Parts: sequence; C-alpha cells; structure tokens
Amino acid sequence: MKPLPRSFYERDTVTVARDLLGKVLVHGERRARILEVEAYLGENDPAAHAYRGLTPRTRVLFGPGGHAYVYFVYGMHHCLNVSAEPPGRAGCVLLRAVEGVSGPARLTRAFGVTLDHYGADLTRGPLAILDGPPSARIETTPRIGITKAAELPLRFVGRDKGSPRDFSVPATDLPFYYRR
DNA sequence: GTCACGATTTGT
DNA sequence: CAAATCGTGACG
Repeated sequence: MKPLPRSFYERDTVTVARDLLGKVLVHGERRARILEVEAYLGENDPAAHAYRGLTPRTRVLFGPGGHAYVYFVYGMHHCLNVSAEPPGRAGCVLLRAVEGVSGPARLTRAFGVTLDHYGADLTRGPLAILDGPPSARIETTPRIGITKAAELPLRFVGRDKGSPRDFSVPATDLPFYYRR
C-alpha cells in the first residue's frame, strides 16, 4: 500500500476523520489499522488547540494537511494528530486507537512517536499513513476527556464486521488486548 | 515572571 | 477517585 496523498488530507476535517478509519499507521516496522479517531475543528471549536489561533505550538495546524501534530500533555504523555484542511485553515484528527492499542497516549508510546515528529510529513517518511480499506460501519459519539464542546458528535469508531472492534462478537472470543 | 490547567494513564 | 508532572498560553 502507498501513503495517502496530500489531497486526502486537505479536505473537510470531519470527512478526513471518518475516512482515516481503516487506514494504516506506519512507523518503521510497526503497522496497524486505525480504529478510533476524533475530529478537532479550527478556530470555531472551543475544544481545539487551534481555537486560540496561530501560536508556536499550533503552527503546523495552519499549514498544509497531512502533517503530524504531536503535543505533550499532563507532563508525561504524547498525542498524535493528523492535520487536515488546506493551508490557512486549521483542523486535525486525533488518533485514539489502532489495532491492538487503545488510548492516544498508549498509541504514541507503542509507535515511538514523540515531539521529534512534530510537523512530520505523513505522505512520506518513516512516520506515515498508508491507504487501506475504508470502514463500512462507523459509530459516531461525543468526544472523550474534554470539558468544552463535549457534546459534539466528533468521535468516530470503526465497527466493521470481523474487525477487532466488531462488538457483535463476544469479547471472550477475542485476543486479550482487544477485549473490553 | 507567575499561574492555572490539560484531547491521559495508572494505581488506590 | 486522586496523583503524576511540565509545556503552553493568558495576563501583566
């Protein structure tokens, strides 16, 4: 599979978020399908970092889409986002889970993503996202762990038949790390 | 310069 | 439910 092209990312943030489900996150030898994401809009979304406008930290969000927006939180965790929208408009997608790894901070830890990857071009390079089968069954829910604009339905979870998150399958039939 | 706070995780 | 732990952004 090839990396997704710039044109994939420079679209409406919510569209990019939904289309990212099923795509493959790759870093070196590590690969896994993306299973859960959240959309963070631009300056109109109180929960988004870009809400405060262009700052040193949010710089990458206002540039071209398809770049890594990594930030450090709680003095110990890293979270990985994918920038969306064309240059000049902010918007990004938080990667919350991939196959075998639930939780945004666990995901970065598992894939060795740190602030060193801030701004990395995901259409090429060691850290990238490859094309993959789109998710045919997507569950939409409010975003997790935020206080502002918490009611907006911007969290998307792939629930495809046969996938690790196909909840129609009894949890006891799944490998340990897929349960819950 | 100072200060409150957070898109989380882990343990009690 | 609370601690861990520090960069960011607002304010002055």
